[in-house]
Amino acid sequence: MDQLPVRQRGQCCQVTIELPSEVAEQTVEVLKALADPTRLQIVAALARSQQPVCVCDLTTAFELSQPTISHHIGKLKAAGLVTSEKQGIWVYYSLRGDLLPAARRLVDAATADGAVPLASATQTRAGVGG
Amino acid sequence: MDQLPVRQRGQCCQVTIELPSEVAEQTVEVLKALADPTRLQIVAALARSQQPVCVCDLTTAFELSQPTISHHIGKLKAAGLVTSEKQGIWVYYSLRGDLLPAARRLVDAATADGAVPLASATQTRAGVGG
DNA sequence: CAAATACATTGACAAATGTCTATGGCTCTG
DNA sequence: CAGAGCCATAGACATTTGTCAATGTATTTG
Repeated sequence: MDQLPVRQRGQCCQVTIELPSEVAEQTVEVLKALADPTRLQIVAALARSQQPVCVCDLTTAFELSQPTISHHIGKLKAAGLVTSEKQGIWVYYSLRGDLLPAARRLVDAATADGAVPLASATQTRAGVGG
Repeated sequence: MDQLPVRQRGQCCQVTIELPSEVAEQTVEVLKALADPTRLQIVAALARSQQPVCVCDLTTAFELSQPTISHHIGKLKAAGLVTSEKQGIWVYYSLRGDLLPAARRLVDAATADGAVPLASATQTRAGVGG
């Protein structure tokens, strides 16, 4: 960190691209699915809940329109994070139990709550009330 | 998973929002920073590299214009994931060493390569060569 | 000071995204 | 079968995002 590389003007080093593009694409797919407050909360709720959850529950919880919730769940489903189970007029959603370890780790890391806030306490922010 | 909740028509259960909105916002900020192939590769490269990396290296590695790389790095910096160190005409970037555990876990999970691919081997895909 | 190099910033633009309203499909109840 | 409830889909629209060309700033070299 303190030892900076020695450089010459007009010449750059080689940086190796670490992740196979296929792996990167797949990872980005999951990250994008999680990178929305509503979807992150949905995933967190599904991860916590022992019982599957239907769309109407989420609609009331998030104060968003039903199509919007459906849209979000559709994205989570497309990313392979959730699975659905229809019963009568309800469709119950739950976190996929057969998530591959890499995806599972991402979900765990993204929904881990009590552990530690992301922002350090030293970074005081004014006006976060809503 | 097999025991679906009992419901009445016209009445929904309560789904508790798990994450404090502030935590969710912060997490989403990091997720969005990682949810781009180029930025994910940059972070992976920085995580692997012992030596700080300058913009020109990344520009040559990703075949993107220099302003685009600067733009991506700016996002990573805004998300608090990378830090910069200027020396002469070069600006060296590295992964922040003081990442909070939650952010660190996200970065680790997103850049973990060799471990396991996200897609199971059963999902064969045609035409991934590039 | 003038030229060259590395990086940041600005402005522009197409594509993707999040949201809503309106509508359609499916299932249960009378 | 008709109505009602739950969910998905389609279309519209404003915002965000990723990218580039052009330009500005800072630093080294001559």
